Amino acid sequence: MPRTPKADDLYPAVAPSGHFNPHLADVEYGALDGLVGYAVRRAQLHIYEDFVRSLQTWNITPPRFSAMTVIAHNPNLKLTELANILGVARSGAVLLVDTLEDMGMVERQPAPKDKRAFRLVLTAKGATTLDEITRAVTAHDARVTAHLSTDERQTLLALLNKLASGPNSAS
Amino acid sequence: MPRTPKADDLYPAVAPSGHFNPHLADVEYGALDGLVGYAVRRAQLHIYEDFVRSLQTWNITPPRFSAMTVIAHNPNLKLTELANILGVARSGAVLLVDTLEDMGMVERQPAPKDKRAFRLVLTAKGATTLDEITRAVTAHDARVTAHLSTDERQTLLALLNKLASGPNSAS
DNA sequence: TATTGTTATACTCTATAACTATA
DNA sequence: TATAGTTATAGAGTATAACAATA
Repeated sequence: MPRTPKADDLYPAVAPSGHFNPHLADVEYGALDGLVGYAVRRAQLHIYEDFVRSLQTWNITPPRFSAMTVIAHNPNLKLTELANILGVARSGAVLLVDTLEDMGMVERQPAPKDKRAFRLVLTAKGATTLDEITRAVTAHDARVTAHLSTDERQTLLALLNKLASGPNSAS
Repeated sequence: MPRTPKADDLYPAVAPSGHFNPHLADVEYGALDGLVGYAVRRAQLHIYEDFVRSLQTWNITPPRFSAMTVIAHNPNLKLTELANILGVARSGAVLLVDTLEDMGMVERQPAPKDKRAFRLVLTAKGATTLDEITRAVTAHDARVTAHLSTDERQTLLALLNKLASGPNSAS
């Protein structure tokens, strides 16, 4: 059981705190302007803001959405596997699943052959909600990239994936 | 004065926690694969890991590097201005400057006409160190993008900047 | 012995809000 | 009254480490 219930309030876990302009006129950014890393960070802040605003009705943050999506498409994951996929510590996955279970989205089912482990599955409500929020997230993603052309968006996606997958270019 | 000294230890403020593979085989990522937002997040995790590792000798995190760079290129900033540029709350800027002052990188100098305010400047040590870490950061950035061609890197940078600047395409 | 899930604990980051001293 | 900096406080997020049950 989680120490404190977190799913009850409707407020998002991250404060919006007004809009952040990533590049002000009259300000010199020096070496920052040439760094892919800083550009990625700027882009992330820009997108994250809109994500939280767009999903606050459901109290869904990016990690929660990722977890639900991964659980939906890879049923019967163990908690440790989920942690590895999401790149968080096991303890972090426990808290994430606690929250999603409190929200009625995910269930821990006993694993058939291993009495230590659980199989993670979406509830019916979780599946329905995931459909809704996937549409909301897709709309949000389209909105924050609306000023890019279709080609530009595709190119950006491909380059980001190539960047993140590192030197081992097999994705 | 800061409540707890943070600049003394050599450990980075963020735990590396091993390598995170953003895209495992045998795992279905569902809608996540088509989202620019998730691709940006993946890329950011990938880059952030290497940044912290590359700069741990100096105990410099991305926010600290950004702050030092902005202060260097825009001398005599007030604390509130720095906060606006970096997109953090004033109290966050205070803590950031506290840390950099503890490290001997930044100085608060009295503002000439306003007894409430300070002018932020780099110390001599700060300027020297910034040269070093700018080289280290540039090398780090080149390394994590080394598997992209020069053209791809330029395109990615341009698209990210366009993305982050939003519909108001004037940068 | 190793692994699964859990809990305890701590630390970073960042926000809001109240406070002070100036303006 | 408003602003600059500061401080107090709180909360999310995530890490490490120890633990019980099971393999």
